[in-house]
Amino acid sequence: MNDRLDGPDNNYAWLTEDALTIAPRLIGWELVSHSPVGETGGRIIEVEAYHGAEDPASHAFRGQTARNAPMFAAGSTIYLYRSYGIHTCLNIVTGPAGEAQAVLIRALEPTIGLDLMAQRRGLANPRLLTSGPGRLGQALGLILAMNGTRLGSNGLELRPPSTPVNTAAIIATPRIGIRVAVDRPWRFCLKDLGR
DNA sequence: GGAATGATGTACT
DNA sequence: GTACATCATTCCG
Repeated sequence: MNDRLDGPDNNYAWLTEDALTIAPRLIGWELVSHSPVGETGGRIIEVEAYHGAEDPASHAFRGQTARNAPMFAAGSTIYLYRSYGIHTCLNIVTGPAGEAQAVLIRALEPTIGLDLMAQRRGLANPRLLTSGPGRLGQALGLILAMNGTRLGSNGLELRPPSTPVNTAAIIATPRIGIRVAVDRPWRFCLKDLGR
């Protein structure tokens, strides 16, 4: 694989900051997935922060295992896990190595390769292409073989917002689909999302 | 419209 | 065996 990490135009060093700082800042960035059959991607509109040992809802709460090991790597590492035996969900690890912080990418607004995403999903409805961590993983063609690799070296790329993001439109709410630590408003999404 | 349910890998009791 | 950072489908009102 490509061992070269952050080049001048491909610098992900800022991802070693805290997950709670980075999560809202990722809203509006474009996530792009390159593959032999084409390019797919979209604008990030919903994320959740998970915070290692302090966070009962985090996969890393009970320490390191074979599955969650990539979470313990340094920021910009990718942590992919299989959810409910079926779905492949994408996290961007943040913070310094060992802290096991990550940001779960929950939804995109589809922008690139809509046809290919619809084909991978087996559904054409644009609303259902990338709205949800499982859907998004399938639409982008994410596979567990990419687990533990780093942004920029694995076909995944993060592009800054093309137009400035209205930070006032980003709201924090409780995270979805968990039973513990539901009091922590660590889900960030765009206000005008409906949902 | 909403509730219930099946699919099924990994981790934990 | 049970719980899950889910989703599509099926049933019910």
